Order: sequence, then C-alpha cells, then structure tokens
Amino acid sequence: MGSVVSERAQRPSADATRQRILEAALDAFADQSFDGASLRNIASVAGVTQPLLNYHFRSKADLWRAVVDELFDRLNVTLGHHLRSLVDVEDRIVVHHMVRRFVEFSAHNPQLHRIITSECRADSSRMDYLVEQHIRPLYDAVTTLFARLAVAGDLPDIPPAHLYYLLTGAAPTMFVLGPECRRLSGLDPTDDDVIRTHADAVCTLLFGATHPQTGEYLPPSPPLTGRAHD
Amino acid sequence: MGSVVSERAQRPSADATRQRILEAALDAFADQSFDGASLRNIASVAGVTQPLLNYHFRSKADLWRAVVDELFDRLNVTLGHHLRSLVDVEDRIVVHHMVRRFVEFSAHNPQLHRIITSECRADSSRMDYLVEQHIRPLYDAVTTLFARLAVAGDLPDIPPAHLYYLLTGAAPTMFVLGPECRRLSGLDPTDDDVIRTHADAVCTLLFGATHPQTGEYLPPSPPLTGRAHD
DNA sequence: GTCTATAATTAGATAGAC
DNA sequence: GTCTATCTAATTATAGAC
Repeated sequence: MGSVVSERAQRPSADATRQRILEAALDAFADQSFDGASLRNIASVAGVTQPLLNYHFRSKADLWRAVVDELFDRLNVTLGHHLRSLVDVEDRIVVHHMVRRFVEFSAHNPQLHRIITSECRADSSRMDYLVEQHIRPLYDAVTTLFARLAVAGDLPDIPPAHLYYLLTGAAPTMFVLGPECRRLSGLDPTDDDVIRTHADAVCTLLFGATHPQTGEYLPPSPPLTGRAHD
Repeated sequence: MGSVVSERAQRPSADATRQRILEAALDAFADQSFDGASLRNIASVAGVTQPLLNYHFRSKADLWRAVVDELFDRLNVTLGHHLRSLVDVEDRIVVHHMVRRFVEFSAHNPQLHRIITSECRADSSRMDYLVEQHIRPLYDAVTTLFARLAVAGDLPDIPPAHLYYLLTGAAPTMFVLGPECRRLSGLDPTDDDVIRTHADAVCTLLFGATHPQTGEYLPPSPPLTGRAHD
C-alpha cells in the first residue's frame, strides 16, 4: 500500500491537493472561460494559495490542459464502456444507447460543452489542442457510425456532419444553459426525471418513438409519434 | 439635412464612430467573452482610442448592454417580419418558416448564441439582463406556439421546454462552433448551401420531410424519410 | 509541498489638453 | 468628440523561507 507513489507527488497529501485543484479549475474554466477564471479564485476554492497552482501545474495554460484531459478521459470511458458492452449487436442499438449515455453525461458534466463552446469560437492554441487531441477522434467515430446507419435507413437522411452538430447541439444545451433553463421553464436540469425526459426527446427526434420511462429501444420502431394527420 | 442630430451625437462623425465601436465590441464579446474582451483591443479594431469607449458608453458593462440590445433587436425584426407576413396561415406553416429563418439568422449572427452561452452558464447580473430583458419574451412565445402544435399533432410529442432547448441547441451549434466545424468536417458554415442543408436538416428532425432545395413546406407532410424498415 | 512577499504586466476608468 | 497621460486594481508568475 505504501508503494503507491507517483512521480509528481512525493508527499501523501499532494495527490489529494492536485485533485482538489483540478476540480475547482474545471468549474472555473467552464463557468468563466479561460480568461475570466483566475488562479487566485481557483486556489481559494481548492483551499490552497495561488502559487501552489504554479507549483503543481507549470502555468495556467498547463492547468487548463490537465483539466481538459481528465474531462475527455471521463467521456471516453463512459462512451467506451457502453460500446464494449454492446459488441455483436446491431449498429442502431449501439447508437441508441450511445445517444442516451451522451445526454446523461452532458447533464452530469455540462462543463465539457461549456469549455468546448468557450474555446472553439475562434482559432487559438487551446482550440488546436481540443480539436486535434480530443474532439477529432470522437467526430470521426460518430460520423462513421452515422453514415452506416443512414444508409441502412435507421437515421434520417441527413449528412453525417450536420447530424453530428444537431446531436452535439440538441443533447447538452438544456444542461449547458442550466441556470437559464431553471429560470425560464422552472425545470431543474439536474433532476433525474428531467434528464430522462430530455434523453427520450433526443432519441425521439433522431430515431422515432422510444419507451418513455426506461428509454429501452423498441424494435421494430413504430412511426414517429405525433406525426399522424388523419 | 443638418437637423439630423441625436441627443448623444453632436458631431456628424459620432454616430458612425459609435456604430464601429458596437460592431467591434459585438465580435469581441462573442469571441472572447465579457472578461476576455479588452476595451483597448475593441477600440483598436474600431480605429479609436480606449478612453473614447468610456466616453460613448459609460462603462464596459454599459457597452455590453448596448451590444446585446442591438443584437436582439435584429433577431426580433427578423422573426417579427416573418410572423407578420404570415397572418391567417396555419400554425405549422408559421413555425416551419420561423425555424428556417432562425437557422439562417444563427448562421449569419453566431454572436447571438456565443454571448448567450457565455453569460447563461452561471448566475450574474448580465444573465439577469439577458433573460429578463430579451430571452423570456421569446421563450414564452415559442413554447406557447409549440404547445399548440404538439396538441395538433404537427410536432413530436415532446414537452415544449425540452423542444425549445432541442431547437436552440440543434439550430445554431454548427455555426457557433464554425471554426471547429471547418476543421473537423471541411464544410464552410458560412456557405449558403451548407446553411440551407442545415436548415433542411433541422426541419426534417422537427417536422419530417421538406423540399431539400427550397425548404418549402409540403402539406400534407409525408412520413419522416429514412424511417422505412420494409 | 506549501507558504509569504513581490515582480511584471495588463486591465478599466479618469483628468485634462485640443 | 477625440486624444495623451495616468491612476488604481487585478492578474500570472517567480523568489525564497519553512
């Protein structure tokens, strides 16, 4: 047990301190963007002093990269676990589950999309890092899957790139704008029922009807509810 | 001609200067958020010096409010014009046109959603202003229209609040993340064909099939394309 | 590993000349 | 109305004690 010592943390308290800093920095960068977040405030939330952030992470930019790496690691674990547990099933089942997990992840980690929309609005070195290091592999995997499903008739006839931005816009926006949503609608976007309803809604748009309570896939899927005109 | 003098601008050059400052500030606030945008840089882009911004607009916060007011005025004119030109037609025709105009406006004015997502992630006085002054009237109008259409079966059976966030997420994200989109997909989100394809895609998700070239509504609407399983 | 103290930079706002 | 010069405050990063 005493042999669990990383290169960075010689003292037992260091790893815990690092983690508290990372968590405070995640919320700060997500809520106030890179420039708006101050190291002093992050340090204060983490219960340490500002120079300690420069000690553990060389600079503000390096701290930001550490935050982003951990965030995408979590996303990839979430999506990857469900992908691996779904081998040998049809593409449309896989994508259905992935969309639900993506909505749930976005609800529990709105910081992901807050940071992406902060940094990907104009070219910058941080956008370089985000896109090439983390987003492109996901984009390639998702659009490849979408292209297969569109040919099979399991998705609307929409070009994969457009479908990607429809999904990555529709799924998380209610949670990214959580404080606004609460005021406008009275709904609590952290409530499990609200999250489930939103996942159902995204699946209804993309795939047609789903079981409203459990989100289970219902093959063969009936026509989109609410489309009857007779 | 010489009588066209506003209260604020005693000299003929003042109105033009004010407008150049507003345009530079719009892009700065949208691309770099409130804290990231500096008055010195905005002034430089507008071709003036920094203290002139404090002269025309009392403070950075007041400049931000002037930018936001003008932006929502443009949105309301765009949506309002199409609403007024569509009296005495069915709700589903009205909403179909509004969605297309909203996609087009979002493509040409991504700053709108960049500013909203900057400010509505955490409570602040600027979020207060945005929500109560500009967003709530739009939210109320849109969700009321959605509720009528859902009852009539012209929209998927999704609660209006959720449908609002699906639409305001799906429609503009491709343009809000324009620089990212260009890198990932190779598509130019300022290209008219790309914008039209995206408007078609949003309408396909919400309403089912549309005429892919013109975006004309096709009543009675056929089933959602790509749903056939036989 | 964590602190105090501080250097160096930059920001928004104001004073005053023209 | 627009400029130059400057004030005050806040920021990141570093130096050095413990």
